[in-house]
Amino acid sequence: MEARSRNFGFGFPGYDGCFPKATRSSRGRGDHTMRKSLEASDLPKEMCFFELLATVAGQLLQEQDGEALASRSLVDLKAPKMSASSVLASGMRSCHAKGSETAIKAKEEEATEASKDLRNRSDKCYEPSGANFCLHDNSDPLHGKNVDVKPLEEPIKAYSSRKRKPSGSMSCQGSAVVSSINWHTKTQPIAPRSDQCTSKGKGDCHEDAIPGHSVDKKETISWNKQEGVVDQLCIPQCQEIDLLAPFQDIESPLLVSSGSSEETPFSLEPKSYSTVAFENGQGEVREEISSWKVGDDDDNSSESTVPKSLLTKSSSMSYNRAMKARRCTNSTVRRRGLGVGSKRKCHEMEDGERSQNEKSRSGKVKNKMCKLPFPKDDNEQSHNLPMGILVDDDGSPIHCEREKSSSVMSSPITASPTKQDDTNVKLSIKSFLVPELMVALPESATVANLKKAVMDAAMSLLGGGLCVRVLLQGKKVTDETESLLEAGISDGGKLDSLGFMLEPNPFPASAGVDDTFLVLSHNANQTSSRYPVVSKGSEINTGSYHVGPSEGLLEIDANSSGTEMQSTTVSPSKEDGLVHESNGLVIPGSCALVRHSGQANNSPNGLAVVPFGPSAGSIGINKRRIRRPFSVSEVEVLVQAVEKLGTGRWRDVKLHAFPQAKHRTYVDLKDKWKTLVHTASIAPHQRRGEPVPQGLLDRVIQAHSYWTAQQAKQQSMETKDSWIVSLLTTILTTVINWRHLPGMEGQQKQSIRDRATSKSRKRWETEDSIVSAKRVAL
DNA sequence: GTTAGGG
DNA sequence: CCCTAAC
Repeated sequence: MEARSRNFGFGFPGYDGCFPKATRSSRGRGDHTMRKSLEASDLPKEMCFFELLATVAGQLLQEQDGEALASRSLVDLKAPKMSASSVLASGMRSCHAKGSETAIKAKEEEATEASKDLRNRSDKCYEPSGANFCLHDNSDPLHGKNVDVKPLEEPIKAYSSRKRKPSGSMSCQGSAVVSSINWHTKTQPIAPRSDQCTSKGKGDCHEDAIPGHSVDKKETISWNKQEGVVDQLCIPQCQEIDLLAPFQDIESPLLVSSGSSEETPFSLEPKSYSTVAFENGQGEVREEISSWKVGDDDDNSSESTVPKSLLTKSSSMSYNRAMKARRCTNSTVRRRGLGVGSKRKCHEMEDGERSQNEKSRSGKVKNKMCKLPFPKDDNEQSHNLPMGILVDDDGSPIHCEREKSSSVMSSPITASPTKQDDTNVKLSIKSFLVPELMVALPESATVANLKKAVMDAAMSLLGGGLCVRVLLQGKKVTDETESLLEAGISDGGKLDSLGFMLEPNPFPASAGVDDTFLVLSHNANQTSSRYPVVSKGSEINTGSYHVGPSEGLLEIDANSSGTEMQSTTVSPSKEDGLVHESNGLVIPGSCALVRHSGQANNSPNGLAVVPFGPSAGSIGINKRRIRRPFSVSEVEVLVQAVEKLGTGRWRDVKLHAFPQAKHRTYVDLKDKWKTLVHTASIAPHQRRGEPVPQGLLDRVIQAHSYWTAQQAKQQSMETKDSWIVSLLTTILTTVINWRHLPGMEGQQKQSIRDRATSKSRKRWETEDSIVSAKRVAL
């Protein structure tokens, strides 16, 4: 509560003369005190005197409540103070103040039209609150068709596509269709996805027994009509996800055959693993797709080894370095595949955040998010893997030029503005890393053994099912109903801070896969017969296994926890010739212990796909959110909401004004209001950032003053309430004590009673005068 | 989970 | 925008 301001002003636009309900503090403590007082009044009934007091007290309290209720009843949030179009127009004026008059006019007309049309739109936010302001998403509400401020005199009926929780934002302005890449195992289909991943398009990816641990099995992964490329078992050096729409009904399987029939545990012939081909529905190899595989010349051939495909170059290098170091020092060596690179990258991102923003703003392409009304039907039999789709407004797919750079650790995700449209978010994923793996094997083991061990570890991981986690600025994006734009995954956002993390599927056999995860492969039943992954904190595998009959132990630490960002790194410590593992596994000290780590020490579980995060090369460290300055239109909406709801009800403000803007939390709104108040109080030349129209700032001042006054008033009332309660309690307590005072003369009792009464009355009167004085002051 | 406030 | 205390 900002009690500092005593500059009380009234009569700002939108102010309806009352505040809707008590502040949190009053709702909480006040009521609590009240309850206490009422409880305290639970006294012997034979005390007529007390009953009288209690009755009076009750009446007093009721009177108070009645006042409050009457006051609250005056609040009519549903009565629009400003029509949507007027809000829009006003916002536009401020937003496009520098634009031409005609442009403004056109926008206004468009907005008016749009507001008229609001109820007929199925992709608009359903706002049940009745507030007459609403910012649906983070798109500028004043931009064209994205009419975000709308009248809500009555709830806009949600259409079928909106039959989901209001938080889901599926607004799609264009006819864009998001296709998805569908994966499932033939033997064990992936549970139908229940989120936006499903689409009407049927694209099935058949995976004939992804070689979880069994290298003998042939793996056939297919997906349909994907434009993206998953290089080599989804661990590409350079992978670009492009999203195509609309769905076609052809199957364009990506074939990844693992044709190895090797039986020898430690002899891995990589060639036998990766046979990747893209086919269309007719079985023809799609040249187009292979042509996408630029930048991974070294790895995209069918001769690429699986380990190589599973480990990025850097991780492989670190792996090798680790081995090397191990030989030299005979100690555990940890390598972080992404350490330096990601660190540098992160710094670049931090430093370049603004420039990036500016770049994209000035940039040629302004993206507009298209989100598809994916059926949430769990019965949808296509197990879709949404990879996102880039489409034009007309739904035609966008083809982007593949970057020719083959730099492994270059910016893993790049925005590739290729078309003059406002629709698409184009991502290029350049590398994945496998999760942190730990392999322990005897020094006598051969390199082939090591390769095999790593292979099995990776396969075990894959066998358990992998999920894709989307990270933004190091933070997991958990709400999959968020649009890319809302999530900040747009050209306007920080695409270079976007990351993908593979992590073991926490629900490998579950039918209802967590919406948060995208299952890349799913053959949970395919447990390793020999070398399951030791996966800490994971439900996938928890055992440790011997490698071979007499080869010592192979331990693979997938370092995987389905959800925790916290590292579950098992740091094997050698003591007395033994390596104690946290699971209780004891590894003979003679084992060479190689820790393969694609991450920094406190890396999240699973594997980082993209190096990002500012420090330590860890994606888990950079938890700071992207700075997304409020636009003038957002400020407008915020101001209006606060005018209506007041300060101190930020959750309501959020729900009413920014229901769909996931990136605007009520804390953000509160902070923004704070800065707005501050901004309004300083000289214009001291202000920074996008200038807020003075008119808005004036409203901020007015609203702030008013609500501050209201809160002070409310507090006074509460204080008075508390004094009433205190008075009654004192009186009643005194009475009780008085009645039970043994051997006291009636005159003495009367004296005590008189004193108590007069004392209480004095306190009451004193407090009353204070309240009155405050009221006058207000 | 919300709110308020400092940083 | 983050963090924390208080509720």
